[in-house]
Amino acid sequence: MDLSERQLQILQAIITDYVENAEPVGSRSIAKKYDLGVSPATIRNEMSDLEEMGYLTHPHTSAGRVPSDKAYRLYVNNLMKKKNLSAKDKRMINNRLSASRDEFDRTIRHAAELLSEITHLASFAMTPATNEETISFIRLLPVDERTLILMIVGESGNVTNTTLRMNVPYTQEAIDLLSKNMTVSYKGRTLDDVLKSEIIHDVGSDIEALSSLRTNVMPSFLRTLEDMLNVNLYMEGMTNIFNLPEYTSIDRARDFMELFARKDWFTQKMLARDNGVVVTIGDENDTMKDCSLITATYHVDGKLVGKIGVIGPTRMKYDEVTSIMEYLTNNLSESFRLPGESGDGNAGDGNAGKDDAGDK
Amino acid sequence: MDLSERQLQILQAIITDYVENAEPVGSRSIAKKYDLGVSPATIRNEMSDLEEMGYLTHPHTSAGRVPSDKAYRLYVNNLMKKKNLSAKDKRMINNRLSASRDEFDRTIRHAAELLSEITHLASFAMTPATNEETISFIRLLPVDERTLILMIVGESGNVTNTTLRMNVPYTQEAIDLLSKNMTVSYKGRTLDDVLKSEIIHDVGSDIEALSSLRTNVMPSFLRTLEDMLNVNLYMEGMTNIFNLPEYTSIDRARDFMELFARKDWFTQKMLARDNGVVVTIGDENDTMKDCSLITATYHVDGKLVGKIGVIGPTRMKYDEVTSIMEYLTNNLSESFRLPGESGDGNAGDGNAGKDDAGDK
DNA sequence: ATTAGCACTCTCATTAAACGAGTGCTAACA
DNA sequence: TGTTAGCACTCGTTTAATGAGAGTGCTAAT
Repeated sequence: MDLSERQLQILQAIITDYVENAEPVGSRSIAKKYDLGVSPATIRNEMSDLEEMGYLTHPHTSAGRVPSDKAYRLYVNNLMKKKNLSAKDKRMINNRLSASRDEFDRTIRHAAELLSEITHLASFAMTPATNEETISFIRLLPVDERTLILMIVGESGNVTNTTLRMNVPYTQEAIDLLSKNMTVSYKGRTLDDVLKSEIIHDVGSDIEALSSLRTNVMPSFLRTLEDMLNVNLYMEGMTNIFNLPEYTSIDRARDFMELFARKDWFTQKMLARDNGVVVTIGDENDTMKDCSLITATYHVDGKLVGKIGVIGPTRMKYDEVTSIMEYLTNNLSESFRLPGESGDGNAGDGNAGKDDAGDK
Repeated sequence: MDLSERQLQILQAIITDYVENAEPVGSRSIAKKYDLGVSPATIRNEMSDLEEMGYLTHPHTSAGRVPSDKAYRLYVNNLMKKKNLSAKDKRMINNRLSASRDEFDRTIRHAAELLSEITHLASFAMTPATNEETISFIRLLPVDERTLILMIVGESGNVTNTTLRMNVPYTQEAIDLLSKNMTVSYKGRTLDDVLKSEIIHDVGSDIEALSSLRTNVMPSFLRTLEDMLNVNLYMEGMTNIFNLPEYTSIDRARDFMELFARKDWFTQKMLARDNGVVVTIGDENDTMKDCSLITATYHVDGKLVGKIGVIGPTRMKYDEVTSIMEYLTNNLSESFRLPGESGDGNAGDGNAGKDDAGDK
């Protein structure tokens, strides 16, 4: 039950027109604007068939046709062609990203900004998931007689720290020893692994002071590990959607905004998506069934994987958006590539990127 | 030109009614609901006078009266009485805050959540400004042969770090020396002070390796200081406003949401406000002229000052909201008080300041 | 000074009519 | 047999008119 060449042309025309104007498109305007060499009547017949096959819908009898999710899916899979970015957009992306190349999180945020500025849609970008991150070392640093800093450093330069206040004073020797001790225990293990394993039992009955210190530190250690696992999520251009005709109803707009108020939930959803450029359209989403969602992944040192994405109505310029995202993720991955060829990299909460000092 | 007792009663009644129902209130309903012992006609006369004095406005000839900003101001300054929180709200606040007492940023976020949940308005909370924070020490830690971590620790346990990648290898001696060196230079000085001072010149011509290392590190040091100055801003309940009748127009809603999209700008605005509970109503704000804004401050160790706030329409339960905020900030300040003389109970619980690495 | 009474104003909801875009069908045509 | 012109029909949208309702502002009586 394949579509004829002409049907594809008509479908494409309808999609193009509808994406542009957000209004049901009629046979007459198709015939006029797109030079298909057939009359409106013929187009009407084809449209009727396309509707029967589920590619078009009809808001009401005397309205034009609107593409269905199925039509967009066909378009994305088979019809659309890769777009070249305008020189202006390319320049903008290059400039903005290179300006902050050495500050990892800022670069990610800039990526989100760029995405929403260029697409005029809502966008997000998240730092890489660190499940696979392995611990490099653990360090305790004294602040004052009761306060110390717990610091966990990952192999890729990820750092997370917590300031903790002890209820009894500690000695420099004790914290040095505990630092070493913990580093030996956990070095090379992934965060996930450490978090899941039973930690309590390995409280060796070493020196008395050390054991008490360890008891104080352990809960914070676990929480700090959890912190380290959290990805940062940057959202931009949420208010762009107010300019779209599909969100002039306050209810739709509210629903949309509420999605993003639930940051943790949203983060989990996005992390669960496949790598690469992924498009989900309307009903294909389990929430946001009237939206389309496009995500793409960038790499850090070829290892860690972070996501960027765009959310908008199903009526969306899929060709442009996917092309932009592809360009952007390539650029990001390039930025985050290790300068040399050495194995490990640099990512996460701290700043990262290529040689920091090198580019002033 | 003082208001008579009766005029005050009527004004209060109008405010109460309008805040409740969001509809212009007429003389008849005032006479009915509030037992003032006078007829609608009398009330009408008084209303007319109140309008002339600028306390009421008239959407159109045949509509009831609406309180003006001036009326709300009078109400806030003279009329309203402190409200007692419900036991339920108190319990909620106590529970939620104590659950995370040892994680500073999370507590702040919880405060924002509580505020929006209880008031059903948009709220925010921000970590204390650290302009006055003084540097305790600076530390460089090795990750691998090209990567190291720069860490700045404030006297109050504030920590910020940056991962930096060097373009030439460093030696352990060099980074130890530089750490000490920098600590000596900057210890005890405020972040602001250090940032403003000319730093470059004090690159001593010490050992060759050290000088080169320092050259590499300095730019990151400054950026890290800037990071450290940034306050974290948590916003909650932005979508609550969609439920209010004043924001059923998409344009109003958009304007509202756009305010909060500009986080940096918003943060600056809020930091500039006075300490204590501050209410600004409608026109008293230079932006958001149709909103009221209530901010309050909490203390950390009696020193640092952070802000929380609520944003909503001028039609707002000022008495309740200010009471809630007072309760909440007292509770927060209490939470963040130094343990002082009593070591607190639980092992490991006792983190007073905690700071995520990464920018803002 | 207060109040009852009443005309007047303005908004909002309802209804009806005219409009127009676009379809679906039929019959003619190449 | 596929294509096209023609035309009746449908249905949402716009415009205008109407009436109800709420509330004021004024006047005159108390």
